[in-house]
Amino acid sequence: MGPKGRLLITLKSKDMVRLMMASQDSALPEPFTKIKGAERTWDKAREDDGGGKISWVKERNSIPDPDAEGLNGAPLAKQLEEGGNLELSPSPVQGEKHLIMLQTVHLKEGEDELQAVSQLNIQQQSGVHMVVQRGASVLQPLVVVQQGVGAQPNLPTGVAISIQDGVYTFHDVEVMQINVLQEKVQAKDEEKQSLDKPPGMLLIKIDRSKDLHAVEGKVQQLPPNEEGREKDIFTVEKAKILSCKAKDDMSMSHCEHKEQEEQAVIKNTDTLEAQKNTQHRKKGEKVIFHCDLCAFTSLRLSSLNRHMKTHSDEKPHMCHLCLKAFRTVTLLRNHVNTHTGTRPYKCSDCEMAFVTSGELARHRRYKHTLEKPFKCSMCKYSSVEASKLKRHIRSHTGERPYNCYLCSYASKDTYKLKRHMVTHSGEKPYECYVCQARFTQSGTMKIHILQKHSENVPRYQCPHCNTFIARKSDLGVHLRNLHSYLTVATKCRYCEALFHERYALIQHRKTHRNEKRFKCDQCSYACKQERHLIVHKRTHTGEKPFTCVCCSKCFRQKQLLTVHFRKYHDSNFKPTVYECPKCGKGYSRWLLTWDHSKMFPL
DNA sequence: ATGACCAACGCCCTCTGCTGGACGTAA
DNA sequence: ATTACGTCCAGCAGAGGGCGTTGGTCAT
Repeated sequence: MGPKGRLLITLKSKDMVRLMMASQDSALPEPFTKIKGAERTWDKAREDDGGGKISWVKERNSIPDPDAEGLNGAPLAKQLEEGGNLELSPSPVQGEKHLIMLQTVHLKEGEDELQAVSQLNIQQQSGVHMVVQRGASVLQPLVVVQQGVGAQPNLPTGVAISIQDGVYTFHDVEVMQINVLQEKVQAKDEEKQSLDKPPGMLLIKIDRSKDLHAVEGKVQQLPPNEEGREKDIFTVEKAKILSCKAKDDMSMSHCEHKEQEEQAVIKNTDTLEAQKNTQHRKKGEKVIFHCDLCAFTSLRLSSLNRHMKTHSDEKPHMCHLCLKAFRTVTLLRNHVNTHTGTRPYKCSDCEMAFVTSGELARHRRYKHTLEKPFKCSMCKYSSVEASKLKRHIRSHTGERPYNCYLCSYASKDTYKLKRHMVTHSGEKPYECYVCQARFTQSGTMKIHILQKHSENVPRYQCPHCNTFIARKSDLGVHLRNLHSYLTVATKCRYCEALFHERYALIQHRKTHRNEKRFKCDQCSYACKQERHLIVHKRTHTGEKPFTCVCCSKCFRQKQLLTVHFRKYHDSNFKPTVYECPKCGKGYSRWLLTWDHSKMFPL
C-alpha cells in the first residue's frame, strides 16, 4: 500500500516530533513499556483491549531522526524549530509504517451526515479502522486503529491514523485543536488541499488558535508551556479529544464521550469482533469504565476522565508565592492559604483554626468531642483516625514493614525508622541551651534540662520504701529489683529468716549489722565479722599460717607478718617517729608521744 | 468547575519504658 | 582493696496524639 495520507499538524513543542516520526520498525522505548509498579507492557495492554475498557494504544519510536524529512523535504526538526505546521506524509517505503493516531475533533455546521453516524466503524478500502461514537450533540471518534493511511469516503470528525499494526498517541502533544482536512469531510477545502497532497492523502491540521491558557484568573496565569498541558483535552467545536499522559511518561489515549444516558461504549480495537460489540450495545446497558493504569472503575465516564488526570503530571495551577504547582484550583487555594495564614474554619471551643473543614472536624474529635470511631477488635484501643488504628494493629500483629538498610532493625512506622537512622549517623540534633550538651532525642534533652538545670526538680518517691529517685523510669527499675515478689523465698545469710521481697531482706540484714553475731564455740569471744572469729580461733588451735620467707618466723595474722618483714628485713624501712612538739623527743607510737606531752603544763 | 466531605499518608511531637555504662557507697 | 549494688544518666525504641497535606467522590 502506498502513501495515502498526509498530516498537517500545528505543533506546540518539539514533543510532537516523536509522534510524527513514529515507525513500527522502531523499538519500543523503555519508558513507554512500563507502568509504575505494574510492569505492564504494551503487548499486554493490547491483550487487554478486548475487555471493553478504554484502551491504550502504542507509541513507538519516540525519538525521531532529526534529519528525517517532512513533506516539504525539510528536516523535521528544523520544521519544528521554526514553529510552523508540520506536514508528514509516509514515504513510499515507509508509508504503511508511519503511524499517527489522532483522536479528533471536528464537527462543522451542516455536517449532519457525520453526526448521524452513531458508531461508525470504518474500515474502508483504505484500510483505516475507526470507531466513532455519537453523543447527544457530540460526535467523537474513539481510538482508531487503521491499517493504512488513506482517503476516507466518510471520514468522521475524529480520526486516528495508523499504519499496519501500530497505533500512536498524542499523549503529550500540546495541541488544542485538530481539524481533519480531508476530501469528503471538508469538501470545501478539498480542492485547495488536494493541490498539496497526493491523491488519497489524509490531511490533518491541528490548530492551536483556540488554546485556552488562562486559569480563570484564579491566582496566576501560567506560562503557555505549562498551562497548555491542561488542555491536552482539547476541543474542536463540539468534539473533544482526551489525551492523557501517564506518570511514567507512557503514552495513552482516551477519548471522552458523554452520552445522554450517561452510558457509553468505549472501545479501542483492531478486531472486527470488538467493533461489532460496540455497535451492538443495547440502549440502557450499564457500562463500567476501567482505568487501564490502575484498578479504578466507575460508572461515569466523567469520573474516569477526572481520574485519568491523576495519572498525569499536569499541574496547571501554580502558586505565585513558591511556584509549587497543583492539579486543581482547590488544592492551590488551600496551599496559598498556608502561605497567607488564612484559616477560614475556626473551632468554636478553642482558638484553633484550619484551612479545611475536614481539619476542623478532626480537631474537634481529638480535642472536644473525643469521638473515636475506629475501635480495635483485639483490645480497648480506639482512635480518631483509621490510620492510627492501622498503626496500632501492628502492635498486635508485630508487623514491621519499614526495614533499616544498614542493620536488621525494622520499624512499624516510618517515623521510628527515621529516628532509628540517627543511631547510624551519630547525629545528635538536640542541644541543651544551658550546657550545650547534645542529645539524640528531644525527650532525652528535655529530661536532661529538667534535672540538671531546673529548680524544684521533681523526684519520684517509691510507695514502698520512701526512696526518692530522679527518674520515673529508674523508679520502675527500683520497684522491679527491690519490691517485686520473689516466688522463691531468699534466706537471710545470718539467720533462718525467709523473704519474698528483696528490699525486706536487705532491711532485715541490716538488723544484723551491729550485733556480735559471730561467737566462739570454745570461749566467750564474740565479734561482728566472721574473719575476726577465724583469726581468734587460731589462739585455740595454735595455728600460725603466715611464715616469714627470710627468718621462717610464723604469725597468726598476715598483717603481723607484714610488720615484721618491714621492720627486720626491709633495709629501706624507716620507722615512723612521733616527736613531742615541745621537747622534740621521738616515740614510735603517737599514743606514747601524747602521754609524754602531758608532762608539760599548758 | 467548584466546594464539601472524607480517607489516607506523612510528619512531628510527647510520653513511656527498657537498657547499659558510670559512679558512689556499703559490705 | 574488692565486690555488690543502687542510683544517675543518656541512648534508644514502642506507642499514640495531633495536625498538614493531598487525593477521590459526590453534589451543585
